[in-house]
Amino acid sequence: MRTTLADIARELGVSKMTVSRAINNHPLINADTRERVLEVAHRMNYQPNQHARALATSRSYLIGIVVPDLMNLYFAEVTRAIESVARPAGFQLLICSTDEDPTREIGQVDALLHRTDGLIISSALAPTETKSYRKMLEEGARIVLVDRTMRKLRCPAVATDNVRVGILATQHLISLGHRRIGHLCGDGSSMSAERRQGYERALARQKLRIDESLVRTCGLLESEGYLAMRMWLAKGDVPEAIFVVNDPAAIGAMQAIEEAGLRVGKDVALVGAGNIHYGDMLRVPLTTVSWSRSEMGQEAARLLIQLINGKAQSAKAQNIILAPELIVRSSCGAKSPGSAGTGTAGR
Amino acid sequence: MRTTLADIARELGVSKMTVSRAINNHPLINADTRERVLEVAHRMNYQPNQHARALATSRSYLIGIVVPDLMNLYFAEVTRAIESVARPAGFQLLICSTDEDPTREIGQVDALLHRTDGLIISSALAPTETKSYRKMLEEGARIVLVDRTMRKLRCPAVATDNVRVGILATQHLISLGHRRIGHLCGDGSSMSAERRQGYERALARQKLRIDESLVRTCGLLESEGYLAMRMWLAKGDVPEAIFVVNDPAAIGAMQAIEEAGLRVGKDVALVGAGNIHYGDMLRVPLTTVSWSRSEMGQEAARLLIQLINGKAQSAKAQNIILAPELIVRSSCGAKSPGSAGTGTAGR
DNA sequence: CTGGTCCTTGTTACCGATAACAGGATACTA
DNA sequence: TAGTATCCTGTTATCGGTAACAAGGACCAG
Repeated sequence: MRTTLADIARELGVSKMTVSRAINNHPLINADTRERVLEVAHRMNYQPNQHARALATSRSYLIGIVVPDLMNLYFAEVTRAIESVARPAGFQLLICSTDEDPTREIGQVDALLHRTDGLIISSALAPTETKSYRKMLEEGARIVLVDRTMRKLRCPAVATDNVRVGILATQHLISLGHRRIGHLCGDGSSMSAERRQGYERALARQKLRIDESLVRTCGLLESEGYLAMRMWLAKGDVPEAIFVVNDPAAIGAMQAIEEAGLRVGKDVALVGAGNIHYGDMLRVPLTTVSWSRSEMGQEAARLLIQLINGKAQSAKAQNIILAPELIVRSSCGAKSPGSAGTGTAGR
Repeated sequence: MRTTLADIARELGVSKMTVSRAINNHPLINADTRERVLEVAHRMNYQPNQHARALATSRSYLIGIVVPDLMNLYFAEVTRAIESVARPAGFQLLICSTDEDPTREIGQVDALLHRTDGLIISSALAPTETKSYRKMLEEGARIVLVDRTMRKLRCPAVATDNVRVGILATQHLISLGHRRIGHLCGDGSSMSAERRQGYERALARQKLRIDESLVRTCGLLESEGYLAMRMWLAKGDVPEAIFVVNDPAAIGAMQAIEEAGLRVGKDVALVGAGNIHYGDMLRVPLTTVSWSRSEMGQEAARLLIQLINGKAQSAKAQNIILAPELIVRSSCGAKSPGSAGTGTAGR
């Protein structure tokens, strides 16, 4: 059986409470006593029982993370950034992937909420589906949204300016001389809607007609981008330039285009979003819109830890928007600025 | 405050125990009573307190996963496979990344061991460093090793035949006519050592001289492969063909080779191992050795769940070896079998 | 009518920690 | 020397469940 507080107490002839205080560095304890206790605890290889501690204090020192897709390196980066803040603060991570499935997401969140101190969620839900989250928040759930936010929800959040992401990508394609510009749109998430909004706004600014038939819904997974593009190619009438909602879907689309015998960047210009790892090393390096994943994860972790520690923040400080920037590579047909792409050396 | 068993019991005028039995589908309970309890539990939105349950039963229904690098999609795939088995069995995953740091690994494992029902570990430790794990196993820790095993440890494990991985890769380079074949070797893990052994064995079979100066240690991360290759290039005397211990390091090496103005597959032939996602979509598609990541994860999860449930297995069944196979793409200089690489359609 | 079995429910104690309060010892002050 | 402040330690109850045992009632056989 594992060593418990009681074992150490017996060994030393003191009370459990004294041992507990020594272990937790409580101020009300004699320095000598603490030394003695710690020495014995170490000798007996004492490891506190986290479940008992959690039960008594209702603090688990666990942070739950719910992401739509762990195979998307974008989220792997965000997760790693969260970890870099959470671990030094004494938290461990409970990670779940929903595979972009809203039903699974609700289930996961429900299960995690009660065994963690708080959640960081990148939601696959439609922005209208705020009901369940609203209820949880009312009941005191500690949640921070990351990457995909829900405007109607009063909840701390870290994201990029997705409208601007759409504008940057589309504007770039326009500036390259393209006029017939398509969009592979994501699912029902707010992020997808905003990027589409950016796409339309960029077209409108240049007085280009918005053609509904040039917008097709694909989803956010690589496989979905592949399928959507394949169908589009089969139907014909594929535009000369396409802004794809995110990098994985863009890479899927790339695949479909190449399989159809067309050349990405020549026959079809592509721009993605997210700047995922490997995007610069692909057969055709992917032009994309980028923002900091590490900042995103770190800020989210900080916000959540503040929430957990009960340090209230001004509402403004609880909504962090990261600025996006365009990264030009060759999938858009622009001349690539260097042979090796952008900003990849030394990684 | 959250609903507890006691709340429901009070509401219904029964004892906590009856409620507990109803919730857990205990056989010793009247069907009507159970219905009534469940109805009220549902109405009051009861969610059992996992910490209390874990404390009372010493079962947490958590599985800990320790991987060396979450940015390596190889481990993301393994993790997803573990999840596909663990979730239906009622377990949630606590995931940690060690970034190939042995000290961090020990710390993580120590912390996880006591808050989970068991661990699945892909260790960054040297195969000689079995002391701490041996001790944990003696104390009854439930551990399954995955991908990187430690032969001297009597512990269930799932891995591939790493000697054969090295043989397949090196043999292929030999069969392409190369005679001066180098090896970028991993760190001190058993996996690295075995792949190197395979490399040497393949050379020996063809009566090729084993030249120590053609073997350089790099590590297992992409950044390490990049650095090692850059240093090798700076020193000069880079061989015409190199087997790199794994795909991320190979991709890093690729990067360095291209930056030096050389062509991968023409000036330097590369073979990696692991068949990571995107390997087929790179500027120069990566020749590699592959085995099933999903099988690996699923088997590991099954073994661990059996351990947790106390179902002893024969020692033989507890050591699963997956067969590796060569996947030829163009980084080795062989003519690629098709324009789109191998087995990527429809993903 | 008594005693035993079966089925269901309740009682008590405990898992391993912590919070809140009580109390003993020592030292300092008036 | 009594009073009180300070510092440290112990006692008791509690967190929310579950295991083990006790016990009440219905039913049946002898």
